Amino acid sequence: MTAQFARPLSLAVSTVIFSLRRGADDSMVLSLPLVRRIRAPHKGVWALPGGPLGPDEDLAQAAGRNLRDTTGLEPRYLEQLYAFGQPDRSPDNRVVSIVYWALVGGDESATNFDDENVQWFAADNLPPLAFDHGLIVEYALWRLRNKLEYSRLAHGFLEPKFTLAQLRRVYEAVLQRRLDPGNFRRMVETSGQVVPTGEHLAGTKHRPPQLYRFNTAQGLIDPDPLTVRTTLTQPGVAS
Amino acid sequence: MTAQFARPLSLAVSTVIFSLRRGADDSMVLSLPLVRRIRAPHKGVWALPGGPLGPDEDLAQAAGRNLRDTTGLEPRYLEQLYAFGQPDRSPDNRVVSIVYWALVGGDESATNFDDENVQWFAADNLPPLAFDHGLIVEYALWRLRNKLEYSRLAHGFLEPKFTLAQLRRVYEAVLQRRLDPGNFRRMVETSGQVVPTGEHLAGTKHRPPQLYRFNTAQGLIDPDPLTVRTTLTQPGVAS
DNA sequence: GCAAAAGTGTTATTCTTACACCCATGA
DNA sequence: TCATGGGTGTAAGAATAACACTTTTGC
Repeated sequence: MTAQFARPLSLAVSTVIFSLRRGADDSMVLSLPLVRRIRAPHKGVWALPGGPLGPDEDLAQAAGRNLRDTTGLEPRYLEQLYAFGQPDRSPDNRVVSIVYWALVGGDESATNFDDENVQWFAADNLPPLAFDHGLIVEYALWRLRNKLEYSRLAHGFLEPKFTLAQLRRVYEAVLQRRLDPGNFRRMVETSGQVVPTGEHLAGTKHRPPQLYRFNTAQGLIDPDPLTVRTTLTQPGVAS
Repeated sequence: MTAQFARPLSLAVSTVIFSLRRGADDSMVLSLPLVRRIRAPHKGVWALPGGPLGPDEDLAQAAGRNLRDTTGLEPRYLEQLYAFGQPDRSPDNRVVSIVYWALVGGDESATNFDDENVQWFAADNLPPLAFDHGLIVEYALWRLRNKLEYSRLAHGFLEPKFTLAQLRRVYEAVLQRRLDPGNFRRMVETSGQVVPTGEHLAGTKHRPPQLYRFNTAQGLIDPDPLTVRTTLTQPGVAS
């Protein structure tokens, strides 16, 4: 069962990290951090953060650790995306990459990185990427948009307390289309995934909006069997 | 980047294979083939078919090859399920398994296997499984049921020409609930995924039903970016 | 004719969507 | 008072679901 060949096979874990960052005109921009490769192949080209799997590490742990190490950020959500294993995806070695995707809060991603080889990019304006990472990001974006619509994934982008307009802007930035405020309010209220706190946000130059929080009592709607297990064993991650 | 540890890491590719087999009372039973392990660990226990990744093999190719080798069956559909990598999922070595799931036609699965260590089991009545394969099958079942509802996955179970009642029975067997024949007909007709051939099935002791075929002109509804690529490069698999 | 499944029609209900309009605040 | 977004109401249209009914065959 052990894989041993002339061409050595290595296993890597990479992560597509998403955040909503404040744009020039105060809009929200879906962004992700990339690292510049400092060695061949594809030296100098931007790529997804990634690294090897530790000897006693779970795959998700490896993704989380690598995320923290290279970006200094803490994931609010972490989910496996796909395993990529085309024989020719790396020119030299045979590399199978198990790719995760993650969400981090907008505040944590506000500052830039110390390392000039790590940088934020807008999701709709990426540089050319190394290996098959362009396809990987494309797939991660598709998954993010799909999953947002039938799960309460958006809390990964927000603070514990938020207004419904903030939540709506998360949806609009990710899905890249305007949503009717009234209908959005009803949609999210009837879903039961959100609870009003009674508090109101002051200081706006209009009617003070109510603050909401996510309903921790209610789980996901129709969670898959893997999510059920992981949330029971390690709450907080992979909700 | 190469993973080299005291405890050797091996990469395996396994597959959950689904088929609809004829049950005792002529009903359709969702079934899957399992192989009995002939060595430790878990010697004698039933497990998913699987094996190592070949040096120049794509992950999906490895899954398909292994499927043909151990069961003699040809996959009609093949999709990656998940990568499992818990450090303790195998008692001895560290094994990361990239698991695929597949559909094979009911006719191909009609006969039993020559090898007594390969056997069909009903999906809702499985024996205890080795490693974490029980969880894997549970997840594969969840994916199959979910995906059936928004894709034309059912053709993996059927012949090129079929009646709408046969198609409905596929749905009923997989989803494990009765569907209204009239509503089902309209649902599937308006979806445009199916085309009437004009031919009729004779020999029934009631009104002869029309034969349909799947609409090859129309692609999947909202296919993910990976599926788009694979269907363009190798049509037939992973539709 | 009778049974059985094919195939069609009809209606109630729920979900979605568009959009009008009132409310509460700062300037 | 006005501008601005918060928040509510409403009604048309689409999708869903339950079920009655007609059609065409074999026996």
